[in-house]
Amino acid sequence: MMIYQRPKGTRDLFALELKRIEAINYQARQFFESSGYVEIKTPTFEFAQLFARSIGETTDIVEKEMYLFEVDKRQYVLRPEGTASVLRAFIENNLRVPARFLYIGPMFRKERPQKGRYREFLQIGIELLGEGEPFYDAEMIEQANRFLNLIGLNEKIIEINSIGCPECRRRYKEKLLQYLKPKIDRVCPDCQRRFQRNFLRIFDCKNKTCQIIYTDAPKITDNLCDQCLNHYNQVKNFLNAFSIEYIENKKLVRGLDYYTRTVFEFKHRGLGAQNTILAGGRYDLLMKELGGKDLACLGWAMGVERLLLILPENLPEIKQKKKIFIIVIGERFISEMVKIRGLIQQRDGICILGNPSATLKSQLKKANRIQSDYVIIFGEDEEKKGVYTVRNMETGYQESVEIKSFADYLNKLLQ
RNA sequence: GUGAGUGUAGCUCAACUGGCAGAGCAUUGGACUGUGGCUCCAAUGGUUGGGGGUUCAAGUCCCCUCACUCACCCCA
Repeated sequence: MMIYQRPKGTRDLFALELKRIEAINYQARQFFESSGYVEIKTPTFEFAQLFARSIGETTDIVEKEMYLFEVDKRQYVLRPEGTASVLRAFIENNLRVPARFLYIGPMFRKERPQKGRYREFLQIGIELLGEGEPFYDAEMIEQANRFLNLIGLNEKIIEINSIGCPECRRRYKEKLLQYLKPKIDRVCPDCQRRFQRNFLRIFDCKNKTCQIIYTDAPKITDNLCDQCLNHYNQVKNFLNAFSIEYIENKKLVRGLDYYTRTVFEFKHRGLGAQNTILAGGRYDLLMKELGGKDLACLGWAMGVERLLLILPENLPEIKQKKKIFIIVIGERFISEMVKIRGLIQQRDGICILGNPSATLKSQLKKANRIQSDYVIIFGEDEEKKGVYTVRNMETGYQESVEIKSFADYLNKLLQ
């Protein structure tokens, strides 16, 4: 029956939903620009190799979730995340540190859609390049927390962890292996696969028996090298200094390979299975990995759709414009109609024209159906008296306004 | 990629063990010729997602397929 339909996991956005997205984006710009971040717009597609290199060849994103396409024998991909592009742009344009970037835009991952998860989805993220001190880990989290409070999201759970550096992880992996060896038959097949590919992610498993086994397993957090441990402890101290309430989750890990040391997630109840609204961490090795200088960096991203699922429907920033319907009776009044419309549009009102050949009744009916706030009527009677008739469609109150004082009248009406 | 649930008019949903496809809302017209909403009357609207099978007979039972939703995987 339906010939054309949108691709799975994409959405058509209309009136209120678009307004809500715009409201969030606007707030993000205001807030983060006031904290020294500058907006950056990178392309929505990049060379595929950029993400393979940064996110990790063996991650699910790179292995099966990328929208790949080839043009002129070159491999491209619709970006699955924002960080790699920002670093690429920073390196390519030879910018200076420390640098703070804000990005806003769509990302693409070929996953099965679910509540709060789409194939084309919107992210707002910030990146702080060239700051390695633990103070900035805490500041990033504090910024995220304050922004979410600002847009009305007070109930949230902040979880943090440290996944150390490659050196910590190498030693820890051996220790974990010792513990798991005798039990490896009892964990689920997914976990056996995970252990081979990205062993930290076994802790993400939701299988009951797996979780019981992992509860007593050694944790990366308890096996950090001195520097990483010191860094982590300082992050926690600074978070306390910022009065941020957080939970240490020793099982918290990340799905992207480039993270080091601090990782964190902001979660919310009542979002269903996809309950993470914001996530990020430190990625001190990525800049060098992508061919830049050896600079410590950190950042996070939040999912706009997930935010909108839990925020109230009418965000305070959305102001409704007045909708005014113009009725003239007879085609000879079209020039008058155009004049009125110009006055309304100059004053930022919404103006919709009725069909001049139709009856007053049918035009009013249409004005009502599209939920006009006011109707302006001009016909023979008004022409004789030199007035416009203005009808309030909610109350039904109607008044005559002198044509020469109409502009002033509109100023008040649309203020 | 795996599993479960759902698909009937533009929308929200009915139709007992297989037996004439229905209601409310919306739309259009009229009651009502420069005054919308309310009320009343009437009309329009369907390949029951698509294909195949069983049956005298399928919206209903069986198989396949497509779409949506939720969950797994994974992630914002």
